[in-house]
Amino acid sequence: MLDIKLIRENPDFVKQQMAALQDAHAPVDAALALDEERRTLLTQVEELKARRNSESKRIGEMMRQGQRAEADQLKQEMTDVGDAIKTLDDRLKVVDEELFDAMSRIPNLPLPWVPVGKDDSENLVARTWGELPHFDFAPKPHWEIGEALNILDFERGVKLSGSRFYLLKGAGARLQRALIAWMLDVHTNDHGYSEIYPPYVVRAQTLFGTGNLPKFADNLYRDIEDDLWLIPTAEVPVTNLYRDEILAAGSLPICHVAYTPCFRREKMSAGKDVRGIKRGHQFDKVEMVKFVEPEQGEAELVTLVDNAEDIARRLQLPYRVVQMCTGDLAFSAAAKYDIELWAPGCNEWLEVSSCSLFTDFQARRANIRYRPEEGAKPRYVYTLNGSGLALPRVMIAVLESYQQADGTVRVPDVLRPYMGGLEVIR
RNA sequence: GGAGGGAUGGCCGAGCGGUCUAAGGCGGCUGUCUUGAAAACAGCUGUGGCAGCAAUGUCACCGGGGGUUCGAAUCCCUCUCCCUCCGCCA
Repeated sequence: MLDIKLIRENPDFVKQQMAALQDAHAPVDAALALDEERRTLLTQVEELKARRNSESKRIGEMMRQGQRAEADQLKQEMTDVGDAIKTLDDRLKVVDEELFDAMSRIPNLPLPWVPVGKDDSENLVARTWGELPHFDFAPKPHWEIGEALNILDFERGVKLSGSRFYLLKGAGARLQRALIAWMLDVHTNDHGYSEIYPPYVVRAQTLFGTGNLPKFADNLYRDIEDDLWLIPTAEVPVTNLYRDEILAAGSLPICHVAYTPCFRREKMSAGKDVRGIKRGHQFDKVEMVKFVEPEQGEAELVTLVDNAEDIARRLQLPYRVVQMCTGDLAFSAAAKYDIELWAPGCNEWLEVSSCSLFTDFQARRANIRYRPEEGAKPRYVYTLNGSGLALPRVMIAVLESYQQADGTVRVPDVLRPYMGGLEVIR
């Protein structure tokens, strides 16, 4: 959510930014009109309430002094005032809701240095790392490698749960578990994050805080009976940890890392990426979330991206960092970098992390504030998050990059201690 | 799942429709006294909206929402959460 004051004071600037974001539907003018009406109504209704407050006090005094007639007279007048207040309040409530709705549909503003572009074709590759591997045989896609090694089972996944579900077995399951434990250790030991184990099921209100509801309800799984929702990412519970709180002076930055499964219905992408484990309804992810002072936001984004890259570097997996242009920025992000691993079997770059700076956009919606100093007025924090990393696609990159001519897969050096010393999956 | 009891400011806690502008205490800040500190004494003490250059004014907030009333922390309805006991359970 943007600050309505910013829109009120710089409407043309905001509209120009919406154009850069390729968002033709952002209801900026509607928000301006509603804001105007809201303030007019507020002034009127508050005047009436001030009058009712003081006159009600007078009625109390009259009653005490036995001036029944005068009191009744004044009561009669106040009934009318009360009716007028009710009418204005009802209208104000509608306007408030409409304004909130309009504000909820206006995306975050990009930072000034974000490249302007119309869509993902104009994203910039900021840097690449590592050499693309050369094979003296035709590298296979991970689904062939996995099924041959009996570590991936698609058919039984479908039997149990339907399309887009699969099982990891034996060394495959252990490889994923090793990756999770190792990534968490790297982030907590070397990158300064503290680990969180959050609920995987949350209330609707929590999903509002991160903006997943109401707009993206179709992509969420839900238990109707208790109105609880399965999280689509750890970002949801972890960002909401401090919802409606004022963090004490000196407590920032707060850096959390959490491993969770993620659940997504993916109805909107039916038919896309059906092969392999690239896009399932259930997948695992290690997620980093930061709460920082506004002045530190951009520097923290740089380290966040580097923390995610570090995982790929330690796995010796070639990657590239892609900077989103304005036209491809996510709704809440002010700046965003994706990290993509090379998958030699699928012959494509796989997005394994998306690192975003949300400025105060999420904090405003989730009402997360902090005190710069003890006793100082609260300010909104800046939030950031990024995957560190998403498991299935790292699994793909590992299986495909470390495959050997005989169909076996070497275990990356850093994971061997987590695999009981196993060097080759055969 | 059953039965009961609760939710008030940073914390504890009073509050039986009108000086609630929320008592009192703790904590915190400022000042007096003191060489300094402690003690004592005095004053101050939350969040947000709107108007205003500002001083300031005004409204809202006693778990959330709705209602009754001229007037609600207080009465009514409803939801959420917490606690105690019973049942069930890894």
